[in-house]
Amino acid sequence: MSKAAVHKENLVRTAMRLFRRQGYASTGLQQILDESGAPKGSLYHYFPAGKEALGEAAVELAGALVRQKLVELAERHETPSAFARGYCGVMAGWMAESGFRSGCPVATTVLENAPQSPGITRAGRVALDSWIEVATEVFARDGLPRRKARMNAELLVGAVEGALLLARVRQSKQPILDVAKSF
Amino acid sequence: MSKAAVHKENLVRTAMRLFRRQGYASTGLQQILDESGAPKGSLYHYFPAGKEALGEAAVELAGALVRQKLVELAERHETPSAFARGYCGVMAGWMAESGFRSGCPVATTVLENAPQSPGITRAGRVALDSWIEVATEVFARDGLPRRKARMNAELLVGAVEGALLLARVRQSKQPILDVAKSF
DNA sequence: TCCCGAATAGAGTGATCGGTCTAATTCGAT
DNA sequence: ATCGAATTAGACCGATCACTCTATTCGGGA
Repeated sequence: MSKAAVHKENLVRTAMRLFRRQGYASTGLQQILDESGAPKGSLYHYFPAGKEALGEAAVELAGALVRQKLVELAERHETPSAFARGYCGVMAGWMAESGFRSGCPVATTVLENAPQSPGITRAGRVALDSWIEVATEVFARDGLPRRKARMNAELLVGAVEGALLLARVRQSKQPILDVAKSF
Repeated sequence: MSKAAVHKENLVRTAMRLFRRQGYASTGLQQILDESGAPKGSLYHYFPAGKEALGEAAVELAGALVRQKLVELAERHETPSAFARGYCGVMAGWMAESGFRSGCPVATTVLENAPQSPGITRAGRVALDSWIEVATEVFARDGLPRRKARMNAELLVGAVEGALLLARVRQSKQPILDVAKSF
């Protein structure tokens, strides 16, 4: 990989981390540049559309990372309830690790920009749908009809997103862990 | 009510509406002043702590409004599932009315500021807890033990919050309405 | 080695940010 | 009518915002 691509990747990773912790609008490009170590000239070279394109890439990356984790969990755990425990455990762990500062890598950026920014809206939809798709498979292979499996998957993913909000204000991972008990 | 108090109330209401639609950080004080019709001198008279205090007041107001609506629904609907249908119906209605632009009046502001801002974090916790409290009563009077009632209430509120995110990216109220089918 | 496009440096753009300050005005109680 | 406090007007602050632009440097294929 060329040195250039390293800078591009660092930009996206740093943006994702900062957007997650402090929101999209209140994260300045300068801070992203400083913390990523990427030169300023590169930002608009790789992302001519500017901050919005960076936000889109950050949401895409976050979506892919979470999806990858869910795929692993789906392989490791047979039953939906074990899968849900794994999912909630991972999210609760991330939340606690960050000192309850970093929530869902997708939610904040999406809530601040959907639907005004078509790119970020699309990236958020793709990300969430990809998570739901993985969860749907887990419910479906347990014997649930497709429709019901999908409903459960959406409820699970949605409930986890809501629990992340609750965990944030309560400074506790209990709300996230509790979600798993209903699946 | 004095003319002054009218300006203060307008400031909070306008802030709530704008924070909900476009986020906390990307809403400028100037825009809030313009749209509320309140004079700039008043803002720092009523909110010496500035934007953060305004955000706290906006979250408090939003929390109280939703809580009031939930109390009405709890009185009107006997069973938890009817209550859940009412809850989801109201939220889906608000979402659709706004053209899928305005989400939860609490979530966005909280995600952008918790836990950095103690005031907003506290206001968000109080708001969410008050909603959960109302829902818990509904489950409890249906015969569920207190602990189980509270778990269901947290799951319901959390799932609705997550569904609001899903609805936003999909431009559809279906995810919100679907939540009710599981309660 | 040469060369050309990709990548980088970094100053500079105007606009807007949240917040401060002082003086003028308005209001309610007496 | 008067007085003191509450409120308002609005200029002003430095900082930071996203973004642009040009000149320079760098790297890899011929």
